[in-house]
Order: sequence, then C-alpha cells, then structure tokens
Amino acid sequence: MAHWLMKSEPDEVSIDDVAAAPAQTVLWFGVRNYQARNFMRDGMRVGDQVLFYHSSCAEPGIAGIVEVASTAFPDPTQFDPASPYYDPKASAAAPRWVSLDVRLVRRCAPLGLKQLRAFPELAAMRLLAKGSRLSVMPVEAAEWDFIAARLGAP
DNA sequence: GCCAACGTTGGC
DNA sequence: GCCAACGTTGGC
Repeated sequence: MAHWLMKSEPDEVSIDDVAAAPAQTVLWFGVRNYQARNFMRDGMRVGDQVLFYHSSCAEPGIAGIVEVASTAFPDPTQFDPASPYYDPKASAAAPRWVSLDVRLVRRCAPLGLKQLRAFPELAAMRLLAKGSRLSVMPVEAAEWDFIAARLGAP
C-alpha cells in the first residue's frame, strides 16, 4: 500500500467538508498538473492512505488522513464550460484530467507547515522541498510513519 | 498584495 | 527543440 499527500484549499474542500459528506466521501477534482494527474491515474489504488493538507490558508498544514476510495476516472469538471476547471482541449473521447473518490479516515489536530519543517526527520520530504507546488505527491513510508505517530486527536 | 519558483505556451 | 513570456501556486 502506497502513501500520498494531497493539498486542498479549505475554502474549497476542507477536512470538515469530507467528514460532513455522504459516506464521508468526496470527489477529488480540479487537478490540472500532469505530474499530479499521473500520480492519481497510475499510482493511486483503492485503500492507499493520504495525508490531507490544507494549503493557501491561515494555517497551512496536515488536517487529517483520508483514503483512496476509487481508481481514477475522467474528471467531470473538465467537460463543464461553467466550471473554473473547464478544459476546452479535453473531450469525452480524449479526456485529459482525472478524478477519484477519497474517504475520511480521521481528522487530526492540525500539524502545521512550520512544525513539519522543524523535524530533521522530514527534511527530505517532497512537500518541504524549495519551490514545491505539486498538489498530489507520494510520501515515503518512513515519513508517513513518523508523521502518523505525531498526529493528535482533533 | 508580494514574490519566488515552477509549468505551460507559442513563436521561431 | 529552444527559450522568452506568461500564468499559477502558495507561503508570507
């Protein structure tokens, strides 16, 4: 089983939104970066565990754990001209972008970006690399174990 | 709002 | 295939 990290702006979809969703499951949509898409399409499998990261907000950091609940399928927003994620170059016959479902595993006490940076054990984490902007990325097993052991109750 | 870093686009 | 221009991300 692989481990991942996904960024979401809490103004759009927060960990609380996942918790409040039917079956505590939400559609992960709007990824428009090829590297992130490839991780979703080629790497993510049902049951994989995912750190849910809040970005572009007052307190960026890890907010909980979700799990992959479906394999990838075409992201419906790419076909919707009314959506901000509309991609005129995508078609039903040749979709470009994928979505998948994620389900809540648990919320946690926020583990902030500043705290993450303070752990020497996490110095090599992709999330913390200079200029890292990927919204979907793998997490090494050792990094996962280290972080999971430090997630408090919400 | 600023700005560094990065990805994408498009002219050549 | 190069690379400048542009757009986006995301922390601060």
